[in-house]
Formats: sequence, C-alpha cells, structure tokens
Amino acid sequence: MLFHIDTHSSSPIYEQITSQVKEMCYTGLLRPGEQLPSIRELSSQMVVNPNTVSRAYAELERSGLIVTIRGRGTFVAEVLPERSTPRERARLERMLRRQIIDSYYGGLTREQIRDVTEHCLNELEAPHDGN
Amino acid sequence: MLFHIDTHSSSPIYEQITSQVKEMCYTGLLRPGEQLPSIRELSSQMVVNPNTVSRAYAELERSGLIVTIRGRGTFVAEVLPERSTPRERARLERMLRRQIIDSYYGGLTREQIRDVTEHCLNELEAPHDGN
Amino acid sequence: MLFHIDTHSSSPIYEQITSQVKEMCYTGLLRPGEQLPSIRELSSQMVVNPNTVSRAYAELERSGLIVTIRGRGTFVAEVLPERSTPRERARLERMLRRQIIDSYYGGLTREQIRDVTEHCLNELEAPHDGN
Amino acid sequence: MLFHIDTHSSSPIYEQITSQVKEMCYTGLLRPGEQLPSIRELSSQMVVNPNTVSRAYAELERSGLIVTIRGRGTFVAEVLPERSTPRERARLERMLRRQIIDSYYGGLTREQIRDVTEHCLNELEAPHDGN
DNA sequence: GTGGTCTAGACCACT
DNA sequence: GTGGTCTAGACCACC
Repeated sequence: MLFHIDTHSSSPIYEQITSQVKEMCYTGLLRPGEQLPSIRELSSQMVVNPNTVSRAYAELERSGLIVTIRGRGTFVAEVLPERSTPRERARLERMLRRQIIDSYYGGLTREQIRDVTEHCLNELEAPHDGN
Repeated sequence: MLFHIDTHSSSPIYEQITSQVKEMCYTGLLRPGEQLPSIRELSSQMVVNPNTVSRAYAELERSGLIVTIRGRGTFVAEVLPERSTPRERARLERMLRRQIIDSYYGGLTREQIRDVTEHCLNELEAPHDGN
Repeated sequence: MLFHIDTHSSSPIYEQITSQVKEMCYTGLLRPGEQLPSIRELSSQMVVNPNTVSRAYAELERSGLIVTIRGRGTFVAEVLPERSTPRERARLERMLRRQIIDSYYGGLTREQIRDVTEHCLNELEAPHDGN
Repeated sequence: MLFHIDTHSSSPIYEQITSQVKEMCYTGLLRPGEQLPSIRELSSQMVVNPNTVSRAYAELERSGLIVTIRGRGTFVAEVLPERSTPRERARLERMLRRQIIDSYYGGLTREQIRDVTEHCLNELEAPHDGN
C-alpha cells in the first residue's frame, strides 16, 4: 500500500489520506474486510503526525468506509456505502467547473485541459460507474 | 453585474469573488477597460467586509487581469496578462488532475466529467490561446 | 516643456509633476524667473485633474523652487534653494539601497543593475554636483 | 534575527518586513530551510499587528522566497524562485531608473550613487545569477 | 502551537 | 468620491 503525501499542497494532509484510501477502496485495490495499516505504522511510513492519520481514519469510519475493531485493528467495510448524494454531485460539478475556468484563465489552453482530462480519465480504474 | 457568494462554502469569500470576476472577464461579461464596482459598493451589495473585496481585487490585479487607478477606481485590463510560467502551468495541471480524480471517486461518471469540461470550455471566449 | 505622466505608476501623479519640474530647474531646462504654464493649461495638456497640478505647484512653492504671483502667474525662483539636507540624502541612500536589493532579488543580475545605473547616470545633465 | 521598522517611513510596514527578509535571505543571514519567527512572535517583537506580518509573509510566499507549512510554521525555501518574466524585469529596471534619477536630483552625486550601488552589490551573496 | 480568513472600524493619500 | 494600510480581535483548520 503506497501513499503519496505532499506537505506543500493546499489540501490538508488528512484529506490527502482519506482521498487515497477512498480511491483504493472503490478501485478494488483495497478489498472488503482487508486490514489497513495501524495508525502508528502508517504515520511513521508517511512521516506525518500520528494525530493526522488518526483524524483521517476517524473521518473514513464516520463515512462508513472502514470499521475499527478495538484491539484488533482497522478494516475495510464489508459493504461499501453509497458514493454520494445528488447534492454532493452537484457540488462536485460546480467545483470542477470552477477549476477548469481557473486553469484556462491561468494559462492552459483548451487542448491542454482536454488532454489532462482524457489522460486522467483513462488512468482511472472502472468501478461503480452507475451509482 | 451579479455576484453570488456562499458563506457556507469551504472556499474563502475572496476566492469566490476572484473566480467570478475571472469568469466574467473570460466569458465577455466584463469587457476590457470596463470599470468594476467600487470596493465599498460591492462589499455593501454582497454584505461582506470591504477588506475582503479589497483582497480579491488585489489578487486580481497581481495576476494582471484588472488595473486599479489611484482615486479613480478599478478597471478590467486592456491587455490580457501574459502567458504564465511553466511552473505555474504544471501546478494548474496538478490541481485540475486532482479535481477530476476527486470528482470521479466522489460519484461523477466519466461522461458527466467530459460533459462539464466541454460545456465549460465552449462557454469561454477565445482569449490567449495563441500567446 | 514636455511632461510625461504615467497614471498606472505607483508614485502619485503630483509627485511625478514635482519631480519633473525639479529636474528641469536643476538641469537648467527651466531658467530662474522663467514662467511656468498655468494650472489650467498644464492640466488640460496632461489630461489630469487641475487639483492635481495645483497640489504639485503648491508643494514646489513650499519648497521654494517656484513662486506664484497673484494675477500674474507662476515663475521659477530667482535663487534655487539648497537641494537637500544630509538627513534627506541619507534617506535617499537607504531607498536606493533597498531598490537595488529588490531589483537583485527580483531577477536582475549584478551586470544589469550596473548597466542601468551607468546608463542612467550618463544620461543626466551635470548641474550642481557639489551641493 | 533583528528587524527594524520605521513607523514614520512612507513605505508600508509590510513592505519593510518583506524587504528585510529578502535581504537576509540573499546576504545569507537566513539559510534555505531555516524557520522564520512565527507570525505572532514577530508581530509582538515588532509591536505591530499580526495581520501586518501575515501579509508580509504571504507576499514573500507568493514570490517563492519562503514556504509555509500548515500548522508548522514558515521556512526559507530550499530552492530559490525561478527567474522572473521579462515584463517584471522591465518593471524593475524602470523603478531602479526612477530611484536613481530621484537620488541624483535629490542631492546625491554620481559618485555617491555608484558607491551605494557597488557596496550594495558586493554585500549580496551569489544566488541566481546563472539561472 | 501554527497560519488563514473575516469583521469592524480607523486613518491616510490621491483625484 | 476612490483604493491602501493598519489595528484589534474573533474564529477556524491543521499539526
């Protein structure tokens, strides 16, 4: 299990972790019931504060993606929760739109934006496209 | 000129303002040389603090999209800012990439992402594709 | 008499005027007793607000470089005042120093800075180097 | 680390701070990776408002000289910012030129101006002359 | 502990 | 009237 953390990114570290775990779950890289590394293990591997990993796990548990069993460890949930509500998807569309405008304004051409989009979509695993 | 701010959004108000001004400039809603609402005017219309609008305008000026003239007001720049540096463009590509991944794993389908992208690009006026 | 005004400059317009009048006086382009253009004349020629020219003239008069005779007009003083006190010169050195550091940091090489300096000094007329 | 601010100066406090930090970086007083005083620390030491220091740090970060890491602090960048754009360099040359002219007509001799320039350039460490 | 954002309100410089 | 700077103090997110 490989994580990639950028301490200089504008998005918080705990979010980088949750986002990557989420991605691994939905692409099947992490299977239901599989055990996640412990907080201490992961934090030392990533060279981040254990509190930060702890917070990431807490958020993931709250969203139902993982479950913690006291004294045993942390595991991927047997049934994955719904990915999002229509409202959240509308929000994502707005954010994507804003990001594209910013990119365009910032100096990327239409072609570059299309290339990034296509390249990026092609790289993604194909999980539950429909839900 | 209508602005819409969402006080519950996670992105700061000044960024919502800059984004909307950028958009207006590139969709042609704001024309080169046109005067923007004064800080006090906009701040009272939006019910936010003048400092917040001031910060948004300052960032827009720094990026070269608008020009302020001492004691007279704020205007859309006559010439669009020059092409950004490779480093900045790389940063924008990374951010766009991240946004697409988040959208996908947040529940948007490939088709929805392509649609938003195309729709958005089509709306934009042709500004600096060639410079 | 030709003035050059940049409304986008960071230094105020009235200061651009006073600085240029001062320069003309000390280089001999404007001779003692010579009449300056009227405020209305100058303001319409420069396309700036008459109040701005008025303020510039007021400052010049306060520093003793020009004199206004009611109903007759504005004239260069017969005897030019001392150019500066040691304290002011120390201040100028500090500002120059700061500007050089900013230039260097901002991307100019040592050679470019030396070139600008030499080129600039060579262009200047040679008035009262000693005072 | 000693800062000196002049509340009577015409240049804003936040600019006095950025200038001094720049200078410390380029004279080697501040080394890459080194931590800067925290905003609250510096603001109380200087007896200015934390917002003012915050603004100075923000500008320095924007120019790439320093890096702030969420919740940890502010550090001198490991790699110096890349070469600025031609437009920015032209702007710097104009400002330098103006400062030299003002210095000259403000009472400094050619020799004094050359001395300040050379002395100042010699103090600076060799940073990005080659990039 | 760190920095980031926002408000409220003051004062100043410029046109 | 315009924008720019600064203060005082609040609240939040992150580590």
